[in-house]
Amino acid sequence: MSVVTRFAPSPTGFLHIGGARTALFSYLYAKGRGGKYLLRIEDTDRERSTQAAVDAIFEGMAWLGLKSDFAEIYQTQRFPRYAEVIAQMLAAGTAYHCYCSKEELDQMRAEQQARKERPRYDGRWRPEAGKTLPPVPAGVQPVVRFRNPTEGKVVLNDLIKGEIVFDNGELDDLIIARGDGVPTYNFCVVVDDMDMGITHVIRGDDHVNNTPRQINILKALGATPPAYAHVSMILGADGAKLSKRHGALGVMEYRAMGFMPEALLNYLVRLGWSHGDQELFTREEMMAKFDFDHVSAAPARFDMEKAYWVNHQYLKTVDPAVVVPEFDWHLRRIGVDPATGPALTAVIEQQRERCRTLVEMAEKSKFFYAELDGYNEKDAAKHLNAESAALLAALAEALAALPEWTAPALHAGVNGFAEARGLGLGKVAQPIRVAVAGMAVSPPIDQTLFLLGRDRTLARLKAAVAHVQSKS
RNA sequence: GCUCCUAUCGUCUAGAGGCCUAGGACGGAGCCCUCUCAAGGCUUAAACCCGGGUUCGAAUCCCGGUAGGAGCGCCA
Repeated sequence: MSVVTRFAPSPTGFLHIGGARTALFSYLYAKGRGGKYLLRIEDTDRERSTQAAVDAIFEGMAWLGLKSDFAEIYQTQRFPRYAEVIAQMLAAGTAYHCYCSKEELDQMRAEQQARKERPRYDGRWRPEAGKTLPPVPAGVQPVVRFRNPTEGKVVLNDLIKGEIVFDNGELDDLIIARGDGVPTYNFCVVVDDMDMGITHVIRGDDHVNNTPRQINILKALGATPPAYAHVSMILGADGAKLSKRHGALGVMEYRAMGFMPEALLNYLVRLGWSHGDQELFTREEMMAKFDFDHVSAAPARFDMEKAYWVNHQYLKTVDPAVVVPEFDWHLRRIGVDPATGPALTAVIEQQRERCRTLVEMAEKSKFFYAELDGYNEKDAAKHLNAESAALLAALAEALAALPEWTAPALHAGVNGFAEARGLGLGKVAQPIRVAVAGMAVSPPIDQTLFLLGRDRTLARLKAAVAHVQSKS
């Protein structure tokens, strides 16, 4: 049987990193087995669902490259189907109407909690042989409840957590349709997973306790339950739960921080999953090797340092052309027009060794494209003085005389210049850096000057000399 | 309160009873290399939650603690 998995977020907030990992696991598991993966928007809560959140989900998924094999599915478009199934269950006696008001239910819960009991529906409207139901109150729109078995156990063979046994006696009759007829989550999920032929339900482990109920509904519907894999959640660096007000970030914020999508995926897949000692995976390797045997059941903390490291490794080894679109995006973001300087691939090649993120790369490469907006104060104080200004003035002349503007020619030129004066290369290179880049950090000096170009280099050397003179 | 889950270096993890003097990676420390920053190379510190069993032998199996977490909605 071919594998079909799904990622089913509710559009009530942004797509956070835990959701992205769940989506990734679902995607990899299906794709690695020649199966299908689909995206389903669980928007039955009309109050809290927003279009902005839906957009954020699509945007995040697109950026990460986790493409659904089907058109997007919205639960709100499937109401007729849900109504049909509810009617069937009512007719079959596996569901029934309950006329309790919300107030009544609240009171029931409060009393149970006061008695230190687990809050649960007491079954007062549940039809039983020989039982007399209360009189139907006037003007109350009943909810529909699932008639959960009271005997026996539900055994869940979770792919990650192993066997989990639930006693049916612990479960109560959950509401599957509200008073206004709108079906509820646990019910919609079951119908959808059944209709869409989902073979593996991969989701956050906050759903473990819902699973026995869902299995019972599935069985009542005569369907075979899928396999389940409950993924533990991702914690913040301090071990606390990630939430909006505590460090949780939307997927697109990781883009803004300078991550490459593939690198983020690589970090995420290793968070909780392992394949021996391997740390770095291409997308194809992830697909081929991902499996639930090696997914940890314990929650994992998000370690930004390691995420940066993975990003750096990726930046260093991937074809620079792959980085270009993201790098372009980051440059424009800080007001740099990439058309005004050297080819991005060439810059990426020179910078990637020293940049963990694309934010860093953009910042450190800005000077290739935009005019200098002053010198770094510390660096200028250290490297730009009367002595080095004289050096720079002489060097400008020497470089202007070079027959060609290539990295090897510049290398020879600068080295020869230093040697002729009995100076170490550092004595010369550092002032040049500050003069042309505005700071004492840049790629090797020959590469820096080559990429900067002849005109800009000479102009900046002269400007630095003028700068020193103006200060004295 | 009840139900369920989890527990190896600071962090992510390897580990399926002897291969464990517990391995790798990030991060840390030190050294080397070096035109800056990096990168790279080498070295190093650092962990099996506690207590009982089972066994010739336990990080690995069982039980009990402890500590974290999730769930108990006409939310998803």
